[in-house]
Order: sequence, then structure tokens, then C-alpha cells
Amino acid sequence: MSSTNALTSEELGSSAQRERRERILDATIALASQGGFDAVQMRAVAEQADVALGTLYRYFPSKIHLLVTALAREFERAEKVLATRAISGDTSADRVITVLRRTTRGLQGDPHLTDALTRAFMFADKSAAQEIHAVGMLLTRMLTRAMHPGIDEVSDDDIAIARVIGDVWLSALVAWVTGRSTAEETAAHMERAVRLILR
Amino acid sequence: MSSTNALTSEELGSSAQRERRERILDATIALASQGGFDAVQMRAVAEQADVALGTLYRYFPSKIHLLVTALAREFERAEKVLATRAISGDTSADRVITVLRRTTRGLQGDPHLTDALTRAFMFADKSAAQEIHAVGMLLTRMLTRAMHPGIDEVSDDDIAIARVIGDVWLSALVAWVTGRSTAEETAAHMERAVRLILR
DNA sequence: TCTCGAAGTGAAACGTGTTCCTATTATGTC
DNA sequence: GACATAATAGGAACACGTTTCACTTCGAGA
Repeated sequence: MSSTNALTSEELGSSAQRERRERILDATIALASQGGFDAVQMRAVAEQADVALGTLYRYFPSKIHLLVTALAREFERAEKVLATRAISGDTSADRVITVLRRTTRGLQGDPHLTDALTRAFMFADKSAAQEIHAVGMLLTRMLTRAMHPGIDEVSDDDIAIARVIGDVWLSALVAWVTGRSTAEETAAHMERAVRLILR
Repeated sequence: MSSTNALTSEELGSSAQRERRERILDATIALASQGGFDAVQMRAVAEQADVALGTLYRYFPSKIHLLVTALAREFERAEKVLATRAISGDTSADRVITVLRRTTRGLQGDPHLTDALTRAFMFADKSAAQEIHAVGMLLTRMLTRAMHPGIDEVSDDDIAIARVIGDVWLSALVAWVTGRSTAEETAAHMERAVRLILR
């Protein structure tokens, strides 16, 4: 099925393979967390995951695929945690801001990791479109859920709004990662944008 | 003055140096336009600009600086052209959409070039913050001017709004470049976002 | 004009992502 | 258990961004 794409855990037969895949992603996150994008070196990932370089490339066709997939996994986990807690806030805007603030703070707590994942996400080309799309969907779902808690039905308008907010959030994150804005400015900018859009 | 940054044309003494710099940027744009980010290889740029590799690196400390600077130059030119023409449209939203559509169409007419410049912009790290900031300012000015034609005084709110729109535009561009959305979807998304924000 | 320092040249070398190849080890089938 | 096939290991090799260095050329001041 997937020739140019990363192997998903579902299409991995044996449990040994699933474990290998997890080890690789763990090593990726660990290295990224420690030294950012540059520290995620394919040889280092392979060694830390106790896997040959060729095997690493069999599981993930490029560094970008690897990082974007790792990003997706982290995102899924974060979303699961978020989904359990009710989101405080009376209005859509308040809830969205709460979610974004929480997520952003989480990311800013690990700048190197955020650097690696953001850069990978932005640098990805067509070949990683599938993985990127998965992350985008997660983000959109997270936001629409904050906008309408408990409601799974969302309108096209809501999705469009969530996308716009997601866009701003990503740009703000990039600006922060590249040192163009501080954490406070990032938060303020995002809050302003949300209040502008959701009113 | 600038040790880690690209040499700006102002701080270049001789005209021979200014010409070298222009040749380098021309070669960059030509290669990018022909084959995108990957085709902008430093050796190829040096050769096409008829300059030694070491010289290229003296003018631009990295491929990213080179591309972002080239992007800034293209942007300045585009903005000059835009500035001469009055912008059609009765409302702020209409005018902003006109500008964005025009600019986007221009970019989409040269997908490879857009690929190269967008990826460089998004991938840039702290060391290119200055060049990135220059592009951001240009973009913001372009948008505020579309919002309030003929008025040079803009409020903080206007700048914030322009930033948000710029964020969305960049994200949309990235999505288009990475093949996640078509040109039509990109245009529609942008228009929707602008009408959402400017109302 | 001569001299000196800065700028440019040309080429080698290094680091890291990626590819490729052969030997070895698992895994499933008869 | 023996075999066929796929997966993995281990490592060399290649591409391109980047650095380095020895040498040459240029340009401004004595």
C-alpha cells in the first residue's frame, strides 16, 4: 500500500515490528527534545533505537516523515489528554484560547522538541502530505471541539474557522521558534486573533 | 556590523560588489524558478553567478539566508508594482482580497520559485530573523495599505489584523506548495478568512 | 609606483541525509 | 526440521551544504 510513505503501525505485522517502530519514534522524540531539529540525526536515531540505518529508512522514508509522524503521535496523545478534561470558558473564543494556551504552553515547555517538530511540519514537501494532513485534522478537531463542546456535528463554517485559527497558531509558533517573537507576544497575538475571528 | 547576516547592498562598497550580489540573487531566482528549493544548490548558484563558492558564502552565510534575501527582493519589486496601481474594491475586505489574489496568482504562476521561497521562509531559524522580519514588514505594509488606501497612519489594531491575514496567507501558501490544497481551494480559503476577519 | 590588507578563487575536506549492497537472521510453509 | 522469502544488520558510497586554506587579484594609501 504505502511505498513512499511511512509505515503506519496498523500495517505492521509482528509485534516486534510495532515495538521497533515505537522505539524509533521514542528515540526521535528524545533526541529532538534534547537538541532540536539538528540533533535528530538519522544515524543517532538508528543507534538509540537499536536499529540499523537501513531499517530506519525502511520504516520512515525520510527525516521529515519521521519527525512529522512523531509529531502526529505526540499530538494524538495530547488530544486524548485534552479530550478527557472539560474545557473551561463561557464563550467559544474563551474555550479556544484556553485550549491554545494550554497546548502552546506545553510546547514552549520543550523548545527543542517544538523546534524540531515545527520545522519538520513546515518543511515537509508533497511526499509527506498524508502525514501532514493527519496532523491538520487533529488540530482542526481539537479546535472545533473547543468551539462546540460535546457536539460532534460541525458545520463547514466551523471547520473553516478552525482552519483559520490553526493557520494563525502555526504561524505564531513558527515566529516563536525562529525567535521573532517571545512567548508572551505569541500568546497575545493568538488571543487577539481568536477574538477577532470568533465574535 | 553584520557578521552572521547577509550583506545588504547598502553596506557593499564598490559597484563591482553590488553587481556580484545582484548576479548571485539573479542566479538564485533563476535556479529556484526552474527546479524549486532543491535546484538551488550552492555550487550551481556560484557557477551561474560566476563567483567562487567561498565568495558566495561571504555574501550569504547560508542557503536559507540566500533564499530569504532573494524572496525579500522579489517582494519589494512586487510591492512597488502594486503601490503604483490603485486597488479596486469598495470595502477593506474586497481590496485585501484583490491584493492577495493578485499576489497569489503571481506566485502560483511560478510554482517552483514559490516552493523554494516559501520553504526557505518557513525553515529559516533565528539567524535569519532579520531577513524574515523584513519580509514580514513588507507583507504587513502591503495589507494595511490595501485596508486603508492612501493612509500611512495605521493603528495597532490594523497591524494586528494585517498580521493575522498574513499568517493565514502564509499557511495557505504552504498548504498549496506541499500539495495539500489546490490553487482554487487556497484562494477560497483565503477569501473566506479575510471576510471572517475584516467585517 | 609600491605595498599591504581585504576580497576573490579554486579545490579539498567534512558532516549529515540518503542510497545501495551483501551477509545474516526471522518468519512462515511444506 | 528444511526451505523459501522477507526483514534486518552493518557498512560503504554518494550528494550537497558548509568550512577551510593556500594562493591570487584588486584597490586604497604612502
